[in-house]
Amino acid sequence: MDMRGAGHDLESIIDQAIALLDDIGLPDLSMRRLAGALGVAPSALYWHVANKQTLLAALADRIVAEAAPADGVDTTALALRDAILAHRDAAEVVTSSAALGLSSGAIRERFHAAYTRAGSSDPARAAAVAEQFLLGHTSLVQQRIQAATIGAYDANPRDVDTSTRAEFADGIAALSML
Amino acid sequence: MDMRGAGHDLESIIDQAIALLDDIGLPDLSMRRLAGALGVAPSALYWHVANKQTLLAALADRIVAEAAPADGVDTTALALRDAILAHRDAAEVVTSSAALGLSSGAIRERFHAAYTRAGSSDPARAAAVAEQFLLGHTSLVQQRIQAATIGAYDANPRDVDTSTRAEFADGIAALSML
DNA sequence: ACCTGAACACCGTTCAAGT
DNA sequence: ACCTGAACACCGTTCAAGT
Repeated sequence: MDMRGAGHDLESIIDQAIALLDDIGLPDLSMRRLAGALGVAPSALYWHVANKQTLLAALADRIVAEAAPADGVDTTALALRDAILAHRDAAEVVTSSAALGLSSGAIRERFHAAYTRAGSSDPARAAAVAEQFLLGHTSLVQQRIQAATIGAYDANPRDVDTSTRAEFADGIAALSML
Repeated sequence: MDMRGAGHDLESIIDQAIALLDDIGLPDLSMRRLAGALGVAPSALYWHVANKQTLLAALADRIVAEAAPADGVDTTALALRDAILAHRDAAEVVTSSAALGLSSGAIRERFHAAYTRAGSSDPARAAAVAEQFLLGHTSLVQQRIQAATIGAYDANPRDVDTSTRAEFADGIAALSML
């Protein structure tokens, strides 16, 4: 009945890492803390993963993969926004991994497909621009949420999300013409 | 003639920190390394600065303040982009500090003024959107530059900048109508 | 006013050795 | 195949004590 140290594959490590991310946030998410939550020695993680950056890239891919499928540029953008805002500090995780070649590029692919369907004349460029706006937006929203939970900023952290959603939609509408 | 440990004010610490940032990058910029470069014990820094995050926010303000003045939305955006891309890992420094209440908000103020001059109907919202795009863009550009210097990506790191400048101008042009 | 020295509670990562 | 134990080379930060 003792399962400590047994049967951990990469997927279960990612599961636990995301759960821990939501609980304690990125600054406190250490390899040692994650190993502790898995009931394993820190060094055990390095059998499954090359290093911390690679692991974070895997988290980023999983988080982005959870975004609902969508057809239009605007609905794609909102789905990706929702997926990122669903996990604590996810914007920073995704941004840090995005252009290091470590993450899969799923964000750009989704935007590329949406812009192609919309008849864009340069879907690759449009997708790059949309990705940049999405990541900048979610980064600032999530930092405002965090500031609000500490009590530094707005009254209610729960509706920083909704109050910035319209702002985001405005930006995407402007960029939809690319 | 021995000046070690003497006469450091906050400004000279920021100077040295930015020089060190350009040399070794953000991941290696530790308080201990900075103290070493200043010829001082690590603990000495804490007389001048509350903590590392506060110091990084001061770096962000200094970097943004170096942007050339500009009137239009597009010229303002390009000036801010140039200022950020002028220092290694500056996008991450600025983004991390931006909405934590630690940085001064100079980016938003500059965009706000530019959009007001341009006759925007909601300059505050437009400025927020433009800031988000600027930060997302510079983050991805700088990570691509870094990836290129490691040799992972493009052939020439020096013109990742120029090749993405047109992309940026496209996005800003679309957002200029806000 | 400004700095040192020493300590506290941590990190990521490697690697021999175990089973 | 998968994990432990111990080590290496670091972190940010605090705080008494010095000058």
